[in-house]
Amino acid sequence: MSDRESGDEQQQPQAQDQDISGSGEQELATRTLHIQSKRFYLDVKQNRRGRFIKVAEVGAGGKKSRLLLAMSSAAEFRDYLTDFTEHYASLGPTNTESPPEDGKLKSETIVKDNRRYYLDLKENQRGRFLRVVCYEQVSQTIPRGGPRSQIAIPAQGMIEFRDALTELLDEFGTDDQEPQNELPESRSMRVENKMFYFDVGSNRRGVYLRISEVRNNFRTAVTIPERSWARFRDILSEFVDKSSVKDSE
DNA sequence: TCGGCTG
Repeated sequence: MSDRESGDEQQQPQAQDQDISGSGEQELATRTLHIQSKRFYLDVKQNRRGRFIKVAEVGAGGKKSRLLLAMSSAAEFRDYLTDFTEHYASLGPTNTESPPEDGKLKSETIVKDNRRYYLDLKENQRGRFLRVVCYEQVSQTIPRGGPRSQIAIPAQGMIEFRDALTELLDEFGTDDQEPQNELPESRSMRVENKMFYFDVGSNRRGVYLRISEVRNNFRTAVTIPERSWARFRDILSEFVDKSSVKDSE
């Protein structure tokens, strides 16, 4: 989705005020790490749902994976990285004789809203690494099985990773910065034998207005992105101006 | 050098 290949070297000076993607998402800062054969991009981003850090991992073969962390979760993660680093330093050479069952050397969990993060310091033939898995709980009724995303940080790079995270957290804070402006209350009105409902909602793509028409148990709806509301109003008032019908409800 | 078996 985002092509990074060309944008690496040129620093955008005022990325704060830009909304390049048009999705209401701003990129506040970015860090690039080279750890063994991998690259990690740590981006501080902000959208209507708050501020967060996107971690993108690019493997040697171009394989990509990503992980989203709210600022508060990123801070927890950073603190755990210190623990994992200390534990890793206390470990002897890679244990080939009596490998730990499951290969897990140390585990921690972070829970935030509908996301669960499992941090495992693991070990395999390739060496030691920190695996970070995020499960997103999509539905209240389905306990597991939501989307899963994961990254794997070579153990040697945990300190570098923690330091980059610390820089970003120092600069942008550990608050999730939920947008303070509340969504408008729902409204409804009856016109002749129809009911119209106006519901404002938001999802990852932004804020929208859903207008539902209900009549005889049939419901139809349109969903209008917030950024087009003014244009809808303008068109509607054009029609109102040209109409001779007066309807003050 | 490259890669990570899953709640």
